[in-house]
Amino acid sequence: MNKEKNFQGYLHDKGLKSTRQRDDIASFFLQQDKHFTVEELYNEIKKSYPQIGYATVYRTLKLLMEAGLATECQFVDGLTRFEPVHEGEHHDHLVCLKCGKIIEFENDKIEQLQIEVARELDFELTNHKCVLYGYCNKCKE
Amino acid sequence: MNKEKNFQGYLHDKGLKSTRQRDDIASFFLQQDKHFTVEELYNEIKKSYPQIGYATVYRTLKLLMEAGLATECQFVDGLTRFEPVHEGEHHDHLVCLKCGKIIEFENDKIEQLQIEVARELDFELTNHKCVLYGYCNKCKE
DNA sequence: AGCGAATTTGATATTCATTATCAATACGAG
DNA sequence: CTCGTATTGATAATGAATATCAAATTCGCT
Repeated sequence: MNKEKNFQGYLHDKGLKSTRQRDDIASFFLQQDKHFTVEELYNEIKKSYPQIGYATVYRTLKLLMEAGLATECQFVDGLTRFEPVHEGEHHDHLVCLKCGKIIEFENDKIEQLQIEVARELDFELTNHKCVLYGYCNKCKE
Repeated sequence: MNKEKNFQGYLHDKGLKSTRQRDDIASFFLQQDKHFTVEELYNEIKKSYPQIGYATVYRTLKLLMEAGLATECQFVDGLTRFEPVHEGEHHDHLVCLKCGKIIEFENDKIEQLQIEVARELDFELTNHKCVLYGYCNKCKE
């Protein structure tokens, strides 16, 4: 698992320690392919490490973000969701306002245009978030 | 002011009342051309109506959203910002991660591509948000 | 113009996600 | 193995947003 190695490397470089809790959270989270609320992740980790505390989940997610291995998204409910970053890939989201379903999509042309916009406005772009809201095929009745 | 009329119309259609507070908030807010946090708006309204309460500002913003005259944006700090919707126009945001500056931009090609993406995935699109993060010309050193 | 039912206001309490605190514990360099 | 330091987890604290409720305001109606 390359990404887990990255995380270990990040910890080491920063003089931080590798712990059972961090390793469990990272190895589970980084293998996933979807978003998690903190609560969802907490419940998953509890299965392999029942003593885990909420604070540790929050803290580890923050570390994963700093290491560039996780991103944060805010959709329609107030909840913050986290998802693992998969190398070289970037996707955006389509959110159904009725059923809450979240679909991912990738569009290189949009990515490219965003880079151009940033260059025109003299910004050094680091990342972006693009969310489309609407009604999915089932909910648009 | 067309939009203020729209707001009056919205209130009336819903059987809601027009009040000094709502009118003050709407007429100030809808004439602006930038985002406001609730606190910023509260402080502005206080100038013309010192007795205004926070709850009323929250409630009126919610009404303006329902009426389609305001949108909500979440950038980098945890704060929710609101901005007036100007007819026919849509813009997205570029946020400097260092100084927090927020620049607006408009790009029809991106808009167009988003519509296509939604159509391909069989979504009925209502709106979208696109935020680019990076460093502005001053902060990229 | 004024009445009265119904809505609105604003002060305050409450909720809920996230962060801070801190004593006890675990890590890992030497 | 030891010891200094980082980490954990239970809990308290924070802060934005919402709910509550008595008092005030609005507006259709006479």
